[in-house]
Amino acid sequence: MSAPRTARERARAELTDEIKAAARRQLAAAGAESLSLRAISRELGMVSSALYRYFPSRDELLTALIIDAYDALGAAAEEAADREFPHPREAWVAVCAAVRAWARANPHEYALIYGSPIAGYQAPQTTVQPAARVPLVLMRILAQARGEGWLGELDAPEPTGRLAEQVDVIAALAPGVPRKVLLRLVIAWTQLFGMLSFELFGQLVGSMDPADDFFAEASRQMAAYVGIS
Amino acid sequence: MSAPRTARERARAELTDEIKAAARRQLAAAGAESLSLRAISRELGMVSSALYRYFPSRDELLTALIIDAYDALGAAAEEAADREFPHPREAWVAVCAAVRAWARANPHEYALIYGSPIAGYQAPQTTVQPAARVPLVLMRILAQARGEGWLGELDAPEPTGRLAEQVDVIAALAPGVPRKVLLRLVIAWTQLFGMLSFELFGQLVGSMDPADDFFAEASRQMAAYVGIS
DNA sequence: TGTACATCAGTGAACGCGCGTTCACTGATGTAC
DNA sequence: TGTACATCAGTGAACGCGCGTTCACTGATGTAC
Repeated sequence: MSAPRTARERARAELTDEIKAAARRQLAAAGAESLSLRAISRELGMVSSALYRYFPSRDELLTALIIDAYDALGAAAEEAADREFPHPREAWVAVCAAVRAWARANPHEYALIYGSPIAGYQAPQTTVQPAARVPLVLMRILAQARGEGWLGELDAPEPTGRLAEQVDVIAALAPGVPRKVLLRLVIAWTQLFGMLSFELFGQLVGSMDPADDFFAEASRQMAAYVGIS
Repeated sequence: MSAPRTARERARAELTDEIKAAARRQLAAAGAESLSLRAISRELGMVSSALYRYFPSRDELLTALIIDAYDALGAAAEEAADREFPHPREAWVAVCAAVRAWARANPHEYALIYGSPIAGYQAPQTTVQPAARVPLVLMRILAQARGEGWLGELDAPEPTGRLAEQVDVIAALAPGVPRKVLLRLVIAWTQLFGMLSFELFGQLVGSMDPADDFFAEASRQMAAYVGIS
């Protein structure tokens, strides 16, 4: 996206953002499933057909919201990782905390990307790269930990067969990190979002809610689990 | 629910089931958000207002579906746990596999209970007990493992402060199981459903999909993680 | 066993509301000469 | 710098469709005597 040159281009960029902002507000009120172009246009004081100048369909608007959400979450995680830490364990915990903070601040966008699939909507390829930002940050921490000698030996079996092949696909992105560490990284990644989904979707009510202490301790244990010592 | 005595009661019970079955089919086609009483009535060849003899509102129907889903999943987990195993590790892995099998066979019911909250719907207290069945099965395995001497020492910090209090609430249900084991059990519980949500909601596409080997290895590691040795 | 009455299931019309998308159009902004 | 033309944003009406819930009603099933 190049910088807008004309007044028309500037106005277009601004209105595009306003539409997305209104859509995000809608999301909070009614959920992704019932995101309504008409409601958005009403909120912006336009006629509903005008939105078609900006998004060719409801699905395209959804895609834009999904990509924005992944990007915002990814940026939050990267920013946390880019700070200075005395030990990679702290970097790991900080990234987990940043992911959680974003999720709690934007629960409906979280649900949009990590919740139930939207009926009748198929995410296009363009969402794949933004979706990979958080796992890439986690991999970077591991690769750095290894470089600085903080990666201990794991008491875990070496992946074999198809599992080894699947791990190898990832291994290309974190050179030098052992396969069994990478497998545990994937496990920890699902763990992280499993906790968040449970917290945000209400499954922890009655046990670990509020989840601050639980989440903090779990992410510390996760760092140890992936071999950061 | 007592056994139906009159023909009217029998017909009522049957139609109630048929309505729920049609609703489940609807769920698969359109998602919980847009579950439509009119579509259900159309499928059953009734007039839409007739459904109100069976469920006083759409939300009550949703609640019935949610409870049925938790119960079906809970029953699957309990059945797996009730088989004979030479070692509690196998019981643990079998329960995880049973939970996954149910989820994969009923992805839309899974999304109904573990996916995004439904906009405008508040789950009533009656869903709490059915929702607890799976975690209770996991706790029972741990308690049995401890009784049979299969629970090893964990290299993990003792929970303190509010976290300890939260763990203690659970501890009442698994007498004798150490607090740090129970904390890890909760972590493993979120892990289990984190993996399933990622698999079913498409987050593993491009890495661990198909997830059979990944899931099997992860649940084996989980058993060790909670101290079954 | 038969009758009178109460209960309940299902009908059909209506209320008041929502939606995504298309299309011919007006009027403003931008561009090339 | 001024003019002619092309591009684009936004309008308003329309199409064809959906929804949950209420209400007065008919006719069948169940119950008490």
